[in-house]
Amino acid sequence: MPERRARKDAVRNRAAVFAAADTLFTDCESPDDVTMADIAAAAGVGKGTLFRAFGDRAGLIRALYAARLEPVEEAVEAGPPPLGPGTPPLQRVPALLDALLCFKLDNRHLALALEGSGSGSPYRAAHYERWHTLLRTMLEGLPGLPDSGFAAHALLAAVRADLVEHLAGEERVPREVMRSQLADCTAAFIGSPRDPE
Amino acid sequence: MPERRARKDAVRNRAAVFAAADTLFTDCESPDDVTMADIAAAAGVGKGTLFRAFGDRAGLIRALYAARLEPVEEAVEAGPPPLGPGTPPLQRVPALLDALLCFKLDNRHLALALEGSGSGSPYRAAHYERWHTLLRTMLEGLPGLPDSGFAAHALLAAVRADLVEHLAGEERVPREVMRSQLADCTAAFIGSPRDPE
DNA sequence: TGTAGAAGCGGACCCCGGGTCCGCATTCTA
DNA sequence: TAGAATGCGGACCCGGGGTCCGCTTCTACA
Repeated sequence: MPERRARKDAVRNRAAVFAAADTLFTDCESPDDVTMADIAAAAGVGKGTLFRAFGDRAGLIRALYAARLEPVEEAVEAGPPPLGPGTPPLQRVPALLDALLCFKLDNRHLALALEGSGSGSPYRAAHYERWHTLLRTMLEGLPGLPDSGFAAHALLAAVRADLVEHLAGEERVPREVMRSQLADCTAAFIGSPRDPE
Repeated sequence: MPERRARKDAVRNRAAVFAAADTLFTDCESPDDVTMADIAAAAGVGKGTLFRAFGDRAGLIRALYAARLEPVEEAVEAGPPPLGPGTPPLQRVPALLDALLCFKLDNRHLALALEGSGSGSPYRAAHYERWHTLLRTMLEGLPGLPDSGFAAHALLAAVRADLVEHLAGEERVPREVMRSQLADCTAAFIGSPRDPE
């Protein structure tokens, strides 16, 4: 299989771009005052290199996002309860949403950049599809719930990046408050730990 | 009060731009392949006129959106039940969400353009604030519900333009199906017509 | 180690869309 | 009807994403 090994400088440059972009997005005010030229400059690299490595802006952002997301996916796929598999939905659904919320809080600009990346709706991203499928599957096991596909969409919509950003940034809702509010809402929806009167 | 009357040609042109933009957005594939130059051309007007009348692209979109939304606001503020005032929250909340869903279905591109308009998050729009306040107020009267502010955000997130667009466009969910799914979800959340066991 | 040629580099360049500007036309006021 | 004020419009600017191609650097093979 003639998949030739990548050249050393190529991997080095790719890594440099990756690191530069990561810090730039972390430190910026808003994701779209981080320009491709900025990234190239910060990485000490030409624009051509950058586009060769990642295709386009969206590709770069996806790559960064995926890298940051990896630990979460790991934890969901093979981690311990309550996130990992083998946990009953009543605990796992809130745990998943909480994890996503925390992730977006920790990676605000990146998530914002991804979800708002031009015309590409967030709903075409591969990882969205995965969360949605997982969530829907879990919801299906729950009694008294409506169409689980739509419900999964609705729950995921509650942790969308720009909403999270708005709450954290504009309304200055502290992290823990937000987490508990989300937990309460989730509980109200899937109807678990509200003690039955 | 020296607010001089606007010139005849000015109002005429403003109207022309308005109409042209409206049809363009309605007929387009995606809101961002309708360009400001296109609108000006379609209205038979120079770009300068267009920008003078509406400030910038976002302003124009807001104006269009507001015009389309007006009937809905009317119905909510002073219409008959279940949308109008004086309806108990248990019916009015679902009615409001349903109305919003229908609105977004009927004005997909416009809503998409508004919510995705560049850096401006949907959460800064004036009308969002109004829906949120109204919804929160209604939710406050309901028993067993968590923080109504967050809950209101979450419910509104379920009818966001790009989600609606995705469901209607990509997944080809028919209008009535979507409405009933939303209704079911709302019911599950505010906990109304699930008959108590 | 030398060398051929592929793989990659980089920044000048292009394109396109939002937004501005200013000389000219139109409309209001006296 | 003269003059001022207001508005018109399209040439123009700017900035960012994306491309291109002559040159450099690495690798494979001897």
